[in-house]
Amino acid sequence: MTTPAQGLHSHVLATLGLAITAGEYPPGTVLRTDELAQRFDVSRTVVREVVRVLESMHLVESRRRVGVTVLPTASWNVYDPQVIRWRLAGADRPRQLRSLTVLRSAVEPVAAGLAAENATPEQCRELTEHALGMVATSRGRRLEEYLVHDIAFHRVVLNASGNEMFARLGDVVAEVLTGRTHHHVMFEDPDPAAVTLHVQVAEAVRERDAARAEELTRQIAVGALQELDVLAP
Amino acid sequence: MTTPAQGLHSHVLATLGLAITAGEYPPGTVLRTDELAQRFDVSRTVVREVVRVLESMHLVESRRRVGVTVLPTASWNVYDPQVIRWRLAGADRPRQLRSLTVLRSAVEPVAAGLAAENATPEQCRELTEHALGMVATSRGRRLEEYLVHDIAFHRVVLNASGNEMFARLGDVVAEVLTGRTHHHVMFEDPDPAAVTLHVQVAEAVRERDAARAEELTRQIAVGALQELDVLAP
DNA sequence: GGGAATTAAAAGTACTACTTTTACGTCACA
DNA sequence: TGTGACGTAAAAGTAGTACTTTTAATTCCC
Repeated sequence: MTTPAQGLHSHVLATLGLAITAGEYPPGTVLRTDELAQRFDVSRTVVREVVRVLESMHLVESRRRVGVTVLPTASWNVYDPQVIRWRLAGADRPRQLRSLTVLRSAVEPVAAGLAAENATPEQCRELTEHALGMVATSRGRRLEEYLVHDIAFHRVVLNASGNEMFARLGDVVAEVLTGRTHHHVMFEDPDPAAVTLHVQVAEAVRERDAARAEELTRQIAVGALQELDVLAP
Repeated sequence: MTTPAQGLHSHVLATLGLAITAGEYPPGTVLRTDELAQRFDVSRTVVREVVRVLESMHLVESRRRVGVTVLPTASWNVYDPQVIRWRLAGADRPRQLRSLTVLRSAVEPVAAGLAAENATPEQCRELTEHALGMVATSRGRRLEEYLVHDIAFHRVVLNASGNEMFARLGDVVAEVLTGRTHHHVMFEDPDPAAVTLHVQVAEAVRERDAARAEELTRQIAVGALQELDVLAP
């Protein structure tokens, strides 16, 4: 139904995970493993493995004599890329997009500052390359190409920061940018001001100007937030 | 050996997860499920469930005809609280503590700013209470009590920010503070300057002064980073 | 009416048999 | 000698069954 998937496990996991994160089962809902096995037409073995994974994401809790209980949103591992993807695919994408964008606005400026201090020449080169790529594709309905450069740019910044936790947010940023592009304004061209800012960040990093890189990235973030305010409830 | 644990699954998971995050199995190491079953003296069923969870954390990858391969650090879900706990318990605690503290320094100031805008009266009260608690326990070898207030304080700030992603970092902050306290300087009293700053943050939030709350929290973060620089390689 | 004993429901565990994928080695052919 | 088709076996994946353990809920006794 949702994903063909190779392997029963993946299929059941994707379906259940999506359903839970979409709020189809309100917190407190109790599922039984045999029931699930029957519903998905797989063995209890498969269901149990899926439940264990869901449990490790704190989406559900499994207790003897009770069953598998759906947990409230507050306990979910919302940093799990899988969970993020499910939620962005589901109903509360707007809320999720906003939370993540605020997170970005906190993290990316600091990451850019560190990148200015730690970026390798190679990373500087990549940064410039992608910034120019953004310029080149910022007009004429080339949003898909633009998106690729945008994602790559931010990923390089996060990696260049030298901080592992920042680096691992690359996937999150990618999901946010992709979701944003594929959701609203696919037809319009990106904000020219933002494009310029990216070029300037690349410059600042190349010139090892941490304060400037941080400030410019902060401006990008503010812009993204404002854009979201305009286009979302 | 590590945890008695209730349930074979938890035990095997804890042992294996800890071993992998500790680097006992270099990336590329291949484990076989039957072998693991034998080693832990449990059924393959249990091992498979554990592997599935480990796989969802991107610590390992399971492929047919090959086995269970340990993945490089770069692909681990480093935001998974479980993974964080394992890593903090292991060998590279210093590195980990630094990464997490940098993350905090990026996130918490922004969270504090938002908290000043969104905190409920109840949350303001709690904030003040814990800040005063920190003051009260900041002298006379009462580090354990101090820690409780410190953790609670930061948790309230993160929750009060109203941002879900920030809120979920409460556990991470708790782990960092706990690790920090239980590692170095158990015997010394906390930095008085930091204590004062916490009181002031509570004040700023209560007075809805977002800019001040943000700035003060930034100072706390800077202090924490400096402290780490002094006490760690 | 409250607390102890009983029951049964559901997850947890084990084991066994079978299927599916796929790395690797073999062999034929160019 | 190199290259591609092919076969084989190793390991994970799946299924099903039987049994154990925990524990919520009911019953029953005082």
